[in-house]
Amino acid sequence: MSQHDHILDIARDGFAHRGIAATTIQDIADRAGVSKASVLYHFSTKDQLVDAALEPSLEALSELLDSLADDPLSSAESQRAFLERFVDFLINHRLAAHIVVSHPYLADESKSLGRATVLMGLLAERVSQAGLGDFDRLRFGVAVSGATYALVSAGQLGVEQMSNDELRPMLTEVLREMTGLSAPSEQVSS
Amino acid sequence: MSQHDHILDIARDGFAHRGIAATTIQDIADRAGVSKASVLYHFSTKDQLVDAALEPSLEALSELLDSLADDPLSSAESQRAFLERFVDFLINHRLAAHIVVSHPYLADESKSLGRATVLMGLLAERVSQAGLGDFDRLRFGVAVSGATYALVSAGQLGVEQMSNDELRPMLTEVLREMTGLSAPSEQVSS
DNA sequence: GAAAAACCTGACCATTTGGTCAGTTTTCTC
DNA sequence: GAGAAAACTGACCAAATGGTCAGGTTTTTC
Repeated sequence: MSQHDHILDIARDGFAHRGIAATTIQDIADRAGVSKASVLYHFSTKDQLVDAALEPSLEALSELLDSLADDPLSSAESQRAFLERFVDFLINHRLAAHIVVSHPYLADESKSLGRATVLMGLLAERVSQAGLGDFDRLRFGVAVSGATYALVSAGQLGVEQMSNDELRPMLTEVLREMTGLSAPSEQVSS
Repeated sequence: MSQHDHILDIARDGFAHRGIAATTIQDIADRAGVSKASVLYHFSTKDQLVDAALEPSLEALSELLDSLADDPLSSAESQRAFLERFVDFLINHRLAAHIVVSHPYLADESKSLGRATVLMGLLAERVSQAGLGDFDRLRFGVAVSGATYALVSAGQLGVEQMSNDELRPMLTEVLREMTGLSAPSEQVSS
């Protein structure tokens, strides 16, 4: 792996587990075994480091949204397919997802966090097909924040890290319940 | 309200919404309309400010735990009663609860956050009566983190702040589902 | 109304923060 | 192996951080 990506990984991990403010460039440099100036050679500011850490995940989320553009999620089958993709997204992009969820107050100070907030809003809208109301958005927020917390901080709960295959069914079930979508191989609700 | 408590309220709000690291003593002083030195007169260090902000909530949580000591939560009625008390705790102590949940990495650097982590662990143990396994602890963590997020950051989701009376039934339902407890006036599960 | 206690503050301090820069080393390219 | 590009670094900087302190004001107590 390139040094560039190595630094990025360490930064992302810090931002997710300790928060952006508490993760200093010096911390990242120390953990990566390079100087602070070297980190700033690859990423000219801390903001840009945050942007770079989130970028691939925002791209993936954006694609997920695009593929949903002309799908009203009205059939149980399309709901099932979407839920599967969304769970995969959360599992594969857990750190970025948690960074976004846990830093809502930075939405209008950071380019990428702002974009992330917009994307999450759009996604929540799509998911709450019928209602579109406050309650649905809220419920979606709870589900996603709880899920990213579980994915990132399981170790802090005195729980060993679970494998992706153990996590997937649990996540799917949680999101199914909380979003009102149909689960894979479950009956169609409503 | 005393200046002491006024500062405490502002600090708690900052810690919950922006995180402990991103909430500086200067910030708190500005919002309270006093000097930084004045904040440090009331609370000699930032750590002590965190402790003071969490203390009443830890006390309440501790009491909740004590009252649970010799109740195995085996009857639907006692589960119902516990859930009601716990939901009230989350609603009344939402900011402190969110501070605890969102700063797990400070558990062994802060007296009060350490104590909070222990208390939450004990509570999770009690709630996962049967299982006691990793999965139950994890599930409990998801439910609580999702709930505190909803209580604190509803505004960030593009949702107007809900009243306690609107929140209570939703929270109760979420926690009931995710902890396997019986809800008030619901059928007994298992 | 005097003494004591509580409260508040500006000036100051050491350390850490994000960031710059000139210069060195390493790696790639032909 | 020369030259260029990329990677890296220590020294440095201004600003912000948590915290101290000596002295001033307000409030309480008798």
